[in-house]
Amino acid sequence: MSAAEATVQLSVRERILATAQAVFAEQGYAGAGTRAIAQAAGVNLALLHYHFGAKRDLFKAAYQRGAQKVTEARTRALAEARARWPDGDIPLEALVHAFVAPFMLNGQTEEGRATMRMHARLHTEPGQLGEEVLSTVYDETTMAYVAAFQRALPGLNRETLCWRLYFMMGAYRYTLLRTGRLEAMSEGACDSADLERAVAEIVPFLVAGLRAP
Amino acid sequence: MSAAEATVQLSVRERILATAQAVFAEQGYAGAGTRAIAQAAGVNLALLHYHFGAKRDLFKAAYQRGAQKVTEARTRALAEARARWPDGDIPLEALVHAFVAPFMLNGQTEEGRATMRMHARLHTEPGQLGEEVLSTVYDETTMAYVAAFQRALPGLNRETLCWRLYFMMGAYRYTLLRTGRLEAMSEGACDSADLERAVAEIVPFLVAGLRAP
DNA sequence: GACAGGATTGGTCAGTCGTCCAAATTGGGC
DNA sequence: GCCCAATTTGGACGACTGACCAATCCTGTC
Repeated sequence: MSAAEATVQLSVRERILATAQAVFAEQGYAGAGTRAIAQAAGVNLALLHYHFGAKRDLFKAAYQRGAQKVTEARTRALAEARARWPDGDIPLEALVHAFVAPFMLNGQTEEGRATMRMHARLHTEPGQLGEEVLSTVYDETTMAYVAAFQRALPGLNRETLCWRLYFMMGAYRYTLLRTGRLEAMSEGACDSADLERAVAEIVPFLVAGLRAP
Repeated sequence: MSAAEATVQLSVRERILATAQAVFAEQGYAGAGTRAIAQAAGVNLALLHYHFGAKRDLFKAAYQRGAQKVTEARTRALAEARARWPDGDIPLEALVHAFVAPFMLNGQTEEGRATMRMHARLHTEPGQLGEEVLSTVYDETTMAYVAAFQRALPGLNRETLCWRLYFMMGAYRYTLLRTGRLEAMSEGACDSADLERAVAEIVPFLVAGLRAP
């Protein structure tokens, strides 16, 4: 390998992480073997343990790698919305779009889909693996959004608001899983891979749902 | 074969199936071992393979056992709605309730929660395990509901309808996963285990979303 | 050119996995 | 009583698992 190639290519740590993310997303924690990850990354098995320790630590690192990107994009989107409406009264539609679009457009890349897949199944993984990682990554950003939604929907009591935001999260997360159910229901007329269309469809749906009497 | 023989045979098979359902729901396909299932069922390991063949087939059988109950309940709910509004014009709210409630209220029993857990994570299982089972169990009922929703929302074009039904499925499925996100968001004010409350909250949310301009 | 010190290697460990098999047990039909 | 088939058992197989170690390689520094 030439020096130029080496600088362009990802570092070994990054390559392992990216591969681990993809394999964990596809196979799950129990289903993914360290050997499979090592082979897919073109790396010796013992190198995984050298860089990341035990398998569960590699899993945590791989998950956080993807989750952090999404959280940052979402935080950025909220900041932009606040800059555009400095009085703090962000229109509901803009708020929903800021919350949903970073996630869904992130799903346009293979790595983004891997992040969603890991996220969707995280709480079913053994041990406290899910709890540990999930809360640390998302909570701050989510709470900021909850406050912003509460301001955009002043008439809604807080409990109902939380339930509806919960439903909202389910709606877009399920979409990103690409289960094939959409294609089956529409008899091929719709394509769940068309995430721009998905955003265009889901925003009015969620806005109306949040505003329900 | 006598009736007594049949009863004994069914009992063992059922005990294995019920246990397998619980263990698969908790650990996932890759995470659950055949030995763990056999031990939990108080049964010899080889007996699993004698009755159900490979692990893969046991998983299918265990899943379908629970899924069939839910599908039947959902089909029954649609039939009842049709009987109540014989002209075919079922109110949207009743239709949403008929679609969602059987699923969510089924989660009130331990076995029902196992079914929900397996169902929600089904497409994250390896191979086409999910695809195979899911389509065979749910498709007919789902298509009947699509037609009913189309009749209840005549102004909506079919593609947008399918997208919105897709979002609807995501919303209630995610709720049944019990990820702990609702509790975190509401700072403990809401309880995602309260499925009656969940139904009461989700129905107006979905009705408004489906009716969105 | 010798010297670190991190990075990387092949190889090995005990344990678990799913699957299979031959033998033992059971219980109804004759 | 015996027979036959379905059921149940303990045990074993090879493959694979995560983890680990000592040896080797590489890359800068003095």
